[in-house]
Amino acid sequence: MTMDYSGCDMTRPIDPDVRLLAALADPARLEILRELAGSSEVCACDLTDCCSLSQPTVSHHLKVLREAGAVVSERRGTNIYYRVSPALIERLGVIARGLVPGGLVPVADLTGRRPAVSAANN
Amino acid sequence: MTMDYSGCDMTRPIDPDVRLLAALADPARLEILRELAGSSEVCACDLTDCCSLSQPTVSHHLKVLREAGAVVSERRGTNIYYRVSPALIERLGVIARGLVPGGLVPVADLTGRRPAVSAANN
DNA sequence: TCCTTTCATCGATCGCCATCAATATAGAGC
DNA sequence: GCTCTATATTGATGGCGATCGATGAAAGGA
Repeated sequence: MTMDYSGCDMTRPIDPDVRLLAALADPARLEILRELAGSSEVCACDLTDCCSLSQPTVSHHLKVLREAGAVVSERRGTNIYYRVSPALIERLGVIARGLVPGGLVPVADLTGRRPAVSAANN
Repeated sequence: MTMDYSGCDMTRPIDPDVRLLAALADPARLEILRELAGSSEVCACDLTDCCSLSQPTVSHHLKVLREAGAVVSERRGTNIYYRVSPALIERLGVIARGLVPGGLVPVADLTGRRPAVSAANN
């Protein structure tokens, strides 16, 4: 694997959470991800016309998503099939839980159910 | 309020999800948010020395977080107190659920429990 | 009214990133 | 070997954003 760190700050080693969020924080990449979520597997060739972007640009975005751990890829013949990473949702959940106010707090929020919140601190 | 759209693409009106993710996708802002989550309310003056950044820079980051809907602020006297937006966690949950592979799928993933997944499509 | 404190805005700089056309690489088939 | 298709990489460009110092604006106290 041997990550490429050229042109990297090196003063701090790049928070993986920030890297993941940055990977999602682009309209093209978020659209690609949603396309991937729509059908469990999508060929890269079908993603090329997804955001009206050139093939190299889509390839670049896929690389960013892959290196951030947001998608996984598998080559079959000439084609490469992309899938949403099985770990993605859980990682987002961990990040979100880390932002729940009041230090450590139940968790149920993420499901939409309210945990009768926050008679906690102040 | 009258948002400032100068220097904005205007070809597409900025996906709020992308805007929120972009707000979180910065080491300083994520650290600020986690600081805010730690105690239910933090004065801006206490955030200045949080990331070893200048006061104008922190102020800028707080503005980005505010306009993305990630934090809310309240002025009391000379001080301005920031809190994690009550809607933040739910919005992240909605975004995450939209990325669950297999179209629409239970939801429980976000809590950490596995939903006995995906005898779904292919 | 001044002064001080707290925060926001301005203006400038610099680096990174999204994008593309062109080119390279990889695999399948002949 | 060659050729075609599918992806990746290269190199260049343009724009946006993170950062800072300096300045402005708001609130409270003398």
